[in-house]
Amino acid sequence: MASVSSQPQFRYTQPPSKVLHLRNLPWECTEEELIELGKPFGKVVNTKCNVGANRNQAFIEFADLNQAIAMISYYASSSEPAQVRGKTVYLQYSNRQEIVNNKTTADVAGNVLLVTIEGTDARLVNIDVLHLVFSAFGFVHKITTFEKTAGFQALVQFSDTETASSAKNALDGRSIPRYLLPENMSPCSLRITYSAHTDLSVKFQSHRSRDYTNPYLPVAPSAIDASGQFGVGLDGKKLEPESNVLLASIENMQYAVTLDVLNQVFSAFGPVQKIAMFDKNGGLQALIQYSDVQTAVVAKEALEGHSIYDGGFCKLHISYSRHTDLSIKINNDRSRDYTIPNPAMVNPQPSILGQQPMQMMGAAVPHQYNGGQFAPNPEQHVMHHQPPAGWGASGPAGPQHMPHMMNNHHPYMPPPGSMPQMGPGMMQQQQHMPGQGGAPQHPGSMPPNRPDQMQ
DNA sequence: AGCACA
Repeated sequence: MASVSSQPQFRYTQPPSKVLHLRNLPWECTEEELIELGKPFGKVVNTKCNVGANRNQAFIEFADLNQAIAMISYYASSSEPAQVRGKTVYLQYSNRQEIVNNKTTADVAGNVLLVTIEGTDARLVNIDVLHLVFSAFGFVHKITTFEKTAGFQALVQFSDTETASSAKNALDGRSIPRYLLPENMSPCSLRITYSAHTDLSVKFQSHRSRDYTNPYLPVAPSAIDASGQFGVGLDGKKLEPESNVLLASIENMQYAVTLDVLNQVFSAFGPVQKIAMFDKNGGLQALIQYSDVQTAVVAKEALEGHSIYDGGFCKLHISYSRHTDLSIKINNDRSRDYTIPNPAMVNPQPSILGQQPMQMMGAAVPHQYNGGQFAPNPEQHVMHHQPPAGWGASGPAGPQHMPHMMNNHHPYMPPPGSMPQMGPGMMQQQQHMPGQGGAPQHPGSMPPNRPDQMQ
């Protein structure tokens, strides 16, 4: 009697099967490539790729056993090994007689990705980081995160299957770039499949779930403290209640910052209604009033931490004011109500205007406020719909997106001439990332995102 | 470089 109990896991000779087991495949291998590989020997009726922990194994099932034998026999005596994408592929008969294609939801493409974040510190990955990473491929509609037996997981919803696929292809198996994670965090890799979901239900904006299509969605009650005034941000930081009035303090004021300069900078995001400047704690502060909260939010997001002039001069720190309507008693060089037509100028533009740095002087803001540009959803305008070269795995057919990445600048930003360090400066940072421009399959390159959005 | 499936 042959031993039934101890079937060795691997044998030098497998009994023939219509199903062939392939290993050492590149992980990008597609079913099409498997079919190409088997076609010369017969009719491939089924395939399965991305098998195994490393996703580098596959199965090919032929219509007829003789076809499988032909393929094995050919490569057994061939001087040229079977290859996929230049990689030698090892073949043998499978120990199964047919491919069971559990075409699970994970295999059928959809617009929602199921992302498993792997690593000891996986659950420390901020939802904003995920947003940033996935935004590199298109507008992210919603993200939910949750804890499952598989670990820390997220569902990431894109507009369409194509965008989701490009993100999946580029990110699956890669690690979250280190610079997006706190320094002491261990690496986190992403495992991505498709979800059966098509539209996630997000009830609240919270540290666990976000709906980027709906800025009006309430912040989760759990994220609002007892005062009801301050929400808790995604990073756990306290948030001031949003306001249509911004409080800007200016540090490192190497150049005079005039009312007109502020007006110019802040008008790039929408009409400025009023500005009031004053000295506080030895520094200059200003209140800038917009007609609506949304515009103020966009302006704050775009400008916070940035400098008016190149070189870190006149760096802006912006918070929400408790004011909602400034009382401008008089129009002068420190306060202005732009809503009043033909204001009586008590002190028409002073001569200090002439001291403005060249950058600011030379740049008339070409697109001041383009009504619809900021509504309804600010997020989509900061998105870059092409993945950067480093993440892209689109293969030779796909266009290279590098130029796109280089010449876009933040749609919210005033033109580069007026705030030079804000557009180009960020791009430079991206260029310095390791892995950029390397082989597409290497992780670690930078999504076209703004690092300063992270916190 | 060695057999999958939520």
